[in-house]
Amino acid sequence: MKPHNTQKGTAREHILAVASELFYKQGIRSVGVDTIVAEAGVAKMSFYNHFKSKDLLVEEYIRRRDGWWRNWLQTTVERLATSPREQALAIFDALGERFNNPAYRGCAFINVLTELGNEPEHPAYQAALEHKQQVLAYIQGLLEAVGVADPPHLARQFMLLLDGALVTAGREGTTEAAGLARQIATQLLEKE
Amino acid sequence: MKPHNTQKGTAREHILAVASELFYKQGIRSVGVDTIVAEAGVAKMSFYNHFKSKDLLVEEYIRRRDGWWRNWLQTTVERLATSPREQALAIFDALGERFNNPAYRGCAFINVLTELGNEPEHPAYQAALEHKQQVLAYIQGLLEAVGVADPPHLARQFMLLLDGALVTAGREGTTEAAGLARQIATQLLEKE
DNA sequence: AGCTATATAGACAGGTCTGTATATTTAACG
DNA sequence: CGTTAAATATACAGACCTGTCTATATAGCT
Repeated sequence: MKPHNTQKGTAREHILAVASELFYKQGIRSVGVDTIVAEAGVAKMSFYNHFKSKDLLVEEYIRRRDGWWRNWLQTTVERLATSPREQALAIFDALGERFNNPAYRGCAFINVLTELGNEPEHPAYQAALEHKQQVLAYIQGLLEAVGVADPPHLARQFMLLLDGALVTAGREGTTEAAGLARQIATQLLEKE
Repeated sequence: MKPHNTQKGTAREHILAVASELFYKQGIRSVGVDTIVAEAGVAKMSFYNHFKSKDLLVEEYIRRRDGWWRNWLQTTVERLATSPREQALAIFDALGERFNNPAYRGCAFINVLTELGNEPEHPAYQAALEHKQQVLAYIQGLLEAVGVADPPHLARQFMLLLDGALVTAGREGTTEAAGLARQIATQLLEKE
């Protein structure tokens, strides 16, 4: 939409940013290349000059969002809490902040896994799976710092709470799911 | 595929059954009318003679599955347990049986809500929302029979566990998520 | 047997999608 | 100023989609 800079790589970033917003808001199958180029204010050939195909653009959308999301989570957790135990619970406080955004439309990674459920060979499908693995690893690290008895097991339980909260919040459009999950997680930690 | 009976309504049921299987397996957007009629072994005009549009077929797919799913859940819960407390936990044992099916491809209702995320006015979208409300009401009824302090609140927590387990199992293709959720639910009930 | 309702195959209209081709204009730079 | 590289608008190919139309065939029923 904005006249993009002519600096090297700026147009590409602009297209990626516009596409990412559309993909998250409307779903990757509902957004066509024509819509992306129109919204980005570039010619179609410019798009295909920067991206080999729409599938690879979607993959990059997911990989970028993975990096952004996990960085956001870690940063927010460290901002909200200091002790390991409080940090583990702060995961759900972070979610609460996220759900507060009226533009929240569910978990982009779960959404892509669902939309691409019939083509798991799609590069974005694999990228989304890897994202969930990375988040699990991060949570497990937090729980190891807490010193719980079985970090891998509890991490999987936390991950289930996280996915449940993401889906619930996407459906209800409210922030309540974060509080529900946080209460449950608190009880799991108290049990230790 | 099978030559359908000529009894009144049988062809319609056959088409609906074939379409439902395809919709669940591949997603509603990936399955076109041509594929449905080819797989069902009927002519395209026969399809449109029985269904006004694909959108309404999808709605019926969801409403039928809602009825089937909740009946399955209630039946299975009553088969697995008798006391209210055990029945509430048996929800997750039932899930375990479901996840055992290699054809499990995630929660059909969550999948449709995601696939239709950009057109919430779609009749199937509303039907899927109503399904989740009905399941919540059923769980709340079970917890009221248990006699917990705050049935609506605990029911929402159980629902979050259920959705989390459905999503996790769909992603991992294993049955473990049911056990994880069940353990958490057990702790929530012990707390009472 | 003959009438009627329905099922059939297949073409087709009008729209969408991804990706490519072409021909023109713009911008950078020596 | 003049050359070169990149962005532009536009058209198009080929595939797919939903829904309609037509003309033929089949089945049940009296």
